[in-house]
Amino acid sequence: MNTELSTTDARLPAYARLRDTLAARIANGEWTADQPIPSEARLAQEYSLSVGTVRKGVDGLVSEGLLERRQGSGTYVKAPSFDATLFRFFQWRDVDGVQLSIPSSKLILRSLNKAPSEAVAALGTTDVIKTVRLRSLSDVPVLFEEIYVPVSKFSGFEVLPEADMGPLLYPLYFEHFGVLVKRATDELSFDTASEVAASQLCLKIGDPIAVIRRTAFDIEGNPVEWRIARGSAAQFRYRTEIT
Amino acid sequence: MNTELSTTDARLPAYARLRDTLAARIANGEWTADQPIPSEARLAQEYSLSVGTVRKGVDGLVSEGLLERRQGSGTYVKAPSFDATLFRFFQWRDVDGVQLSIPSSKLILRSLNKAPSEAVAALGTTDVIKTVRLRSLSDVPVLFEEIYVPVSKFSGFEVLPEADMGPLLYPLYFEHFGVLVKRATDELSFDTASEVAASQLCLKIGDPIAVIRRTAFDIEGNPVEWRIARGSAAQFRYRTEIT
DNA sequence: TAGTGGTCTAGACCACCAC
DNA sequence: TGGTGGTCTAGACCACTAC
Repeated sequence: MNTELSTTDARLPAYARLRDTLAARIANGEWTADQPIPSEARLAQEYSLSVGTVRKGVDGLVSEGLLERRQGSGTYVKAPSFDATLFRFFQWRDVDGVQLSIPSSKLILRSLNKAPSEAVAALGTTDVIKTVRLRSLSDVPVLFEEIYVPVSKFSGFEVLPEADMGPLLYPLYFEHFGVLVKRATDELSFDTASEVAASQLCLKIGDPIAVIRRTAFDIEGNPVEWRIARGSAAQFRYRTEIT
Repeated sequence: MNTELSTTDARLPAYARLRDTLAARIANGEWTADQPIPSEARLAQEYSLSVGTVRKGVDGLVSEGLLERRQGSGTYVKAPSFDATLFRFFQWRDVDGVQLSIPSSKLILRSLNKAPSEAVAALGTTDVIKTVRLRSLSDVPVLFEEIYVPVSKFSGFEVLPEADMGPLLYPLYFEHFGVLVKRATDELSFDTASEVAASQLCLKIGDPIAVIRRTAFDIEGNPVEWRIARGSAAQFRYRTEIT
């Protein structure tokens, strides 16, 4: 058994090194979702720390959402909450604000590609894999997406069987490439439909459309995805929480 | 000196009662912004707690953004970050994404009023004060706002001298009514300009406009403001962070 | 009942800041 | 140099969970 506080910068306090060590063990799949990690007392013994220090380290991962405490039972690896706001891209609502289901997805294109300038600016590389999809609710196309991910982090994504791709990409990023999307920036604006967008979305050229540009970041703050999505402005609702 | 852990539910753990007690003392203005609160050792003595428990209580207020630690110096009451995302309503950017300044504000109407149905749904009362303003950048009108606040929390707001009202309302809510806006929900959609909106924003009737509906909540989670704002969709940019 | 996390104590030493 | 927050220890007792 490895009882060392590892690789991370030795100048960091013990609780931070424990936190990073545990994060690595989680990332390595040592404990899978809904499995308890060793008890705090056990970890304290393993790493020769006091329970208080272990608690502080675990606290960090709990507040990051990687772990979940259950009193009297244990501390569990949390299944990434891909159903949270972040992972919905945005929530389609009907005009009364009722939450609708996650749109289904139809893959239109996926290939190695040169990134457009905006994607280069966001990702810092021109070597990307481009994905184009059309998302629909009840067979009505609502959202036309172009998605760019860097080849360096997503090698092989372009040949991943289509069957493995559900409507949500972020769980897939995590399961296949170990990339955990932690944060994103959305920018909304307004435009009129180009010929391509109009034909995909069953609109007329020049119809008003909403445009969402998103840059997604992993847990270390590196950009891992840039996407631009377009939908008819008419039924568009974007909801966000500010704190 | 009051050395009691106060009013709050005695079943709560000590650190939570200390946290609430300190929050109350801050709200009472006992320590103003950029003033240090007593040291952790002093608080431990005052309330007959150990330093560790005091730290945990203070931690809560730090993570809520009410306090700020400065190592070697003390723990300070943080001036509410009214320049943060929340307090900008939304950020106007030019087409290159450059951050522009806070729009100036022209008051059009302010009066006791019956709330429209959407505001009632958000605020839970029909007794409100309605404010209508037009916000401009470089004398160009960009945003037409209707704002509703409950009379119960904002008694006298309708007669507050106009000179006291800057472009940002949330600092004013805090200074005059003790209401600290902590969280908000924005919902964006697109529409076309009505006659009123068009005339205020120098648009033509039917021009595309962006609509933002916001509900703001105080620190206890009570809704304290509902507003609806409209601006030309053409230059519209809304940026948000998702975590 | 045994084991877990939740709370709390009473210290210790360190890094940093202001005087 | 004295006081502050930052880290860490080695315990204690409690509430809760699972068996």
